[in-house]
Amino acid sequence: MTTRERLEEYLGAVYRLRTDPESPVPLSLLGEYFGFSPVSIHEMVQKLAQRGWMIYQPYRGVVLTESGEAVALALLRRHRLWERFLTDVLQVPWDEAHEVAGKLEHAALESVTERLADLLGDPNFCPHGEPIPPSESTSVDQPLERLSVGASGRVTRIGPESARLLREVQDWGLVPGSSVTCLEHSEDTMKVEVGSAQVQIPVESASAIWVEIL
Amino acid sequence: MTTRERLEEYLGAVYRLRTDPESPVPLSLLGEYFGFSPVSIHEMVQKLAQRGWMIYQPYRGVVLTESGEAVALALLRRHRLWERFLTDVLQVPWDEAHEVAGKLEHAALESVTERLADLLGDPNFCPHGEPIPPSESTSVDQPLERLSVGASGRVTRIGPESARLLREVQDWGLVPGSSVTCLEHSEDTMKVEVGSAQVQIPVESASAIWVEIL
DNA sequence: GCCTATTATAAGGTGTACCTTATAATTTGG
DNA sequence: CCAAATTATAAGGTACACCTTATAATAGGC
Repeated sequence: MTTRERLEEYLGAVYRLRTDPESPVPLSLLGEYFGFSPVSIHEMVQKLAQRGWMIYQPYRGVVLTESGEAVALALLRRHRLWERFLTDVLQVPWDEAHEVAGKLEHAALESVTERLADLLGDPNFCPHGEPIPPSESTSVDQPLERLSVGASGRVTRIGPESARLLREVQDWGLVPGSSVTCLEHSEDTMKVEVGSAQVQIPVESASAIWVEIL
Repeated sequence: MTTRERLEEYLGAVYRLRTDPESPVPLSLLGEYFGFSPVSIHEMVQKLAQRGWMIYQPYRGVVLTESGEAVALALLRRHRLWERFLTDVLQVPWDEAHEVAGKLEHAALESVTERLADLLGDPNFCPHGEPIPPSESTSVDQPLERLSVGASGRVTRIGPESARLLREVQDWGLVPGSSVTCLEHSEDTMKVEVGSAQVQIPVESASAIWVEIL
């Protein structure tokens, strides 16, 4: 699993484990879910919180932020769409479908998944009757990091801020309001076009630059 | 990417890069293909060779063994079937289809892919006209490691041998001719049923125990 | 309010696939 | 056949997500 996939899995887990969106999910629950040690869970939760996808309340647990929620919903949508495809079209048995969907959900981009939704007639429920979240076309801003190759966005804000990051953002011309297009996207870096310039920026920075996807 | 996926990628690369099955593919070519350093390629090739999937001829390159070939062909089949699905059914553009198929090919088990082949009417060519290898139902033996959960096989041979491994194989009752069923399969270990006994064996060992898949 | 159980955090370790730098072996071209 | 280019190998490093062990902080029950 790649780093991004792991992070997404954590968001998905929080989504599944929580009883209501307000009350925090204890880290111990996450530990049980994944079968990982408390220390590992703690480490990962720190990273997730740092990226602005969840808020960590010590001794309480974690709650998803608005954008963390959006990521989790998109993941869930992909998962359940693949589940439906596997059971309805390929006639793969239930349990196997769930397992395979767990891998497919990470493999296909948003655009592919939406075509899949079309094919399936935009279903509202997965094979087990659980709802499929709607496509997040009306969603709020997202980290620049999540821009897929060829996609464009408009910078909305920088956060969490750091002196270094704000300096970088100036240099790159990625100030709020500016438009940006993703040219390349690798594990830890992405090349984007800002105006007529091309800049290479680390994914770490890109996760703190928020864009409205156009 | 998981370890297994990486190994498969290397097999696929050798398959794609070679001009004919006999002449070795130079490591430098593999380095170019992946964009990795010669040292890294060398390391990985050693692992692949150790697992019996390719033969490494110093200063010449690598050639696939029979079982390495089988793995590469299966991978290629999965890749091209997904490509067809993406272009034919979901109407994803060519180049994007290739990219996405590169991820899907690792996500779906053999059984799912064969259902996909059914759906597509068992196509013989991928969207670019390249042939889709037939399903390897008539293939030779494979490492026990490749047995998916629930699948059974008959042990054909042990190789490459080591004193330790042969001792282990005796203990486990995994001598040639015996039947084995995969119960669980994690990253580095698998639980199998041999006769009425259940044993936990490291994947490293399972990669040197060859089975005919039943 | 204190004791216990839970939770947090610090410190250090593992395996994997990559990296660089440096040196040694082999092949190949003139 | 020898020098130059290629290829191999040794040594050590990085990032990542996990681990264990040990200690510190907090919460909750009595």
